[in-house]
Amino acid sequence: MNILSKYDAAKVEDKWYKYWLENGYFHSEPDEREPYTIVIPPPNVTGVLHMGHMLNNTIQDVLIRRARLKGYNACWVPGTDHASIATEAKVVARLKEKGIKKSDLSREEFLEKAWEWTGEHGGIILEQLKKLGASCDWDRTKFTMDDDMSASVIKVFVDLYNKGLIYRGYRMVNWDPEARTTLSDEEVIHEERQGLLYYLAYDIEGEDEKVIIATTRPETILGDTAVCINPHDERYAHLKGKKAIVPICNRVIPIIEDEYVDMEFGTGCLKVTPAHDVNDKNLGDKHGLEVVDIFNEDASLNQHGLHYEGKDRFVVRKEIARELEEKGHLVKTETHINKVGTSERTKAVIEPRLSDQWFLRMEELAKPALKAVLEDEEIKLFPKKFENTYRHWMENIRDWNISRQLWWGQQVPAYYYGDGKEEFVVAENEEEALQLAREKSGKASLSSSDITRDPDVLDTWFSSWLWPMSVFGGILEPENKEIKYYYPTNDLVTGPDILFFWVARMIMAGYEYRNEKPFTNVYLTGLVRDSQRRKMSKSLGNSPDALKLISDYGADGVRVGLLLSSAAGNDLLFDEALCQQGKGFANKIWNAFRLVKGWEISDIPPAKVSEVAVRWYRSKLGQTLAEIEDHFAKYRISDALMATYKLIWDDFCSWFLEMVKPTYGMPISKKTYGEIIALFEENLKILHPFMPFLSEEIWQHMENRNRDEALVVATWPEPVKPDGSLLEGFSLMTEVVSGIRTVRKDKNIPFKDELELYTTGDGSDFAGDLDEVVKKLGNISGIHYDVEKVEGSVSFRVGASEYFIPVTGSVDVESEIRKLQEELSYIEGFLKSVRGKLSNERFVNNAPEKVVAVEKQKEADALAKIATIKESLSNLKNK
RNA sequence: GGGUCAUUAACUCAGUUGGUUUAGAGUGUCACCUUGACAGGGUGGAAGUCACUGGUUCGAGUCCAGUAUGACCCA
Repeated sequence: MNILSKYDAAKVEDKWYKYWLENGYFHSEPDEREPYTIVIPPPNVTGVLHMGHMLNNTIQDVLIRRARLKGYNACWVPGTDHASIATEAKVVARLKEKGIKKSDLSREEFLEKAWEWTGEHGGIILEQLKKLGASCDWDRTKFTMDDDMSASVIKVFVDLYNKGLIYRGYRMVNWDPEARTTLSDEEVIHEERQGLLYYLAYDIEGEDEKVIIATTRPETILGDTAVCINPHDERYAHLKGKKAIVPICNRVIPIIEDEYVDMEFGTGCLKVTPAHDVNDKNLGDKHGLEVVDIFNEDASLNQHGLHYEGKDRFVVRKEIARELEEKGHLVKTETHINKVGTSERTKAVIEPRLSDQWFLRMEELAKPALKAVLEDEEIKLFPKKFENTYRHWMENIRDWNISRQLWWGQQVPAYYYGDGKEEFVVAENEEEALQLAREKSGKASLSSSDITRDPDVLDTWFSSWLWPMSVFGGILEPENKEIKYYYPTNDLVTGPDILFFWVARMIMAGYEYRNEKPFTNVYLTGLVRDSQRRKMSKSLGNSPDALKLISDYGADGVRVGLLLSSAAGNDLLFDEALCQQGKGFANKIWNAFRLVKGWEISDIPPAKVSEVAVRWYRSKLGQTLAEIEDHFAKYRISDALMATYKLIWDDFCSWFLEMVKPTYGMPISKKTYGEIIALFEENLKILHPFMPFLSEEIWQHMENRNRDEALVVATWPEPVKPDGSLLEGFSLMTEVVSGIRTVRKDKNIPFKDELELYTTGDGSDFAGDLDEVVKKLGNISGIHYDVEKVEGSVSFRVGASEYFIPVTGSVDVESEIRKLQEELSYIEGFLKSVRGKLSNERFVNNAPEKVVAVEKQKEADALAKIATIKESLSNLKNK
């Protein structure tokens, strides 16, 4: 067989993915095995794969593939969400290009366009996940706007309304003037912006005096309905009970007093605009102020804006500042940095706005969710540090604004039969609504034309908070066998940025609807940043093209690259060099396979070296497997990968294969060969979750396998109890081999020249046949034990023994002495620190016996070592 | 403004209830190697006042307090 010396990922990846799909390895049905379930955090249906998705889904795939190998009934449910605002914004933009305004279309026509868009772009991201190797059960793919998913949402809305948890309220909400919808608090991003602080003079009614207020938003003065001072502020005491006059519109407004006013900020005198600021709204409610809303829904000014009517708020800010200056009301301006709320989706500056919205009461829902994470630990967050953030949010939770002034999404199932505030009903469909409306209104004559459905849709998160249940039909049919089998799911992998948006709400929904947690472990990944620590974003253009990375480094290479430095919850500084490392690793393993595959097999007895090598590697594998198990249990995925990396590269390739490698041109024992292949197979199983394609490719090359024997459905290695003394002896042995290599290097002795090795040891440091390994890897012709010293040799120490290698020609006495002296001073320093402890009475009296014993042992070892070094030194100096 | 978390080698990070050689890994770096699986390789080296200042302790990278810097969350 001719195997290429370079591993070509592109050639094999599509082939194996297709094979896995054809054989349905990823599909899961309930059976008698224990389930292991993950639901994907649904990406935006029209989105494309970015680095965050790659990281996130690689981790999920690692977990699910490992579970599959461990014999669980592994089920990873994929899907997408409808991303209400983002998708609607894209559809609106696309219509605009064609010269069509949203308002020109009926709701039905618009939705048709939105579905068209979804059809064109939907699922692209899922295809990209396949390139990454994601082993999702594609037969279960879900979309939050699927009929059954929407029905679940509506059912839950009606249920929560009937329980009194959903209510309609006239509140200050975050208004996105670009998308013309409200946003939840979590969708508002606060950014620091440089702005101006305007100092404005308001006349006092009936006085010559003026009062100066400071504001960042001069355009809102037209909505002012009071001026507020702090009752303890003596500077303004004389203004109490008087009235001020708003410039330009000349509205006469009261001067009120409230301790809310910060005397230090600005002039200590505040203008109050209840329609456009949440704090001002509170003040307004408290003091019974008038509310004057000056904005249209696109944040242009309405009739209260007088001659500014129809102009945008930011245009008006400039123009009104000029007018105020001309009229002598602008005292001065100062530069000022303030936090501005912006829309996560459209980036537009948020306008606080009063309107009728639907809200979900959170207080009761939050209680079991708080308890599950912080008290009962039924749900664990990895890393744990996020529990503080979780607690803070859950304890200060506010009602959730769930309505959006959009069309793309589930329409609020509320029906109005009159203009009164309470003249509506909530029902799953129109017939029921009509029935309820007749009852509630007492008008039996009401017909379907008398009721109107609320035009708003529900927040996308109001769909996705049900995700772990609704994907299994758990809302519509709570007793179906799928939900009973797969729920609660095992792990959830997501970013900390949606801990509240999504994770916390899923927990609430889980307890509300199943009285059970939705998942046990939540793994929070870090954000992917570039090497300068900037977030990856489209606008910066610093996000690499995911598919190009896969084609450059192979999916396996990219997976390894992403995982190598992504400890849970720590941001990942993405560097393509890491993918290169992954690709290099793939190539290394590939070549290890080429080596083994190239050997001629013969029915000869195994070499002694090979026998000890096999015994050692079995132990090493057992030891490393336990470490890997521990890392996975703690969700330390990158550590688990690094342990695997070192096992294969260092232990398997650098040590094991070098030990068993037959002399050039010679055959290998059939028995040994079989053992090597078996161990190689164990490596591949451990490797498979991280590098599924490469591992399957080699696995299938090893022998002809039938469908049931694919690596993807193989069995995870049995834990082997490691032989501790063998591992310990081996580790001493490697130091000896290293010592020999160093001597060769220092003395320029080529590897092909055989050397003799002498030692003061008696050969008990590494028992068994490890001395055979020293001979092979050091090219040593013979080892001589129990010698005292050897003239004309170079020496090194391992443990308590000294080793000598006679060298022809002159030994550089000076440099030998220098080296020994360096070694000596290190050990003497060490001894000093140990003795420092031992001579401290309080240490000896207070420290545990065990610790003291260890220190005494250290002292003894150091003393023995010092003695041998000193002896060597005196030998050298006597020359 | 309030809160949370971080700060260990040039870079990215471990360091698991305070004691296991005067701190480890990967990458990078330096020197050498035209080796028969792999130069995407091999061998060997150098590199750290564990942010700073105090404190607790027989003993602190690890615990406590403060300072500085940074990140994130909330208002």
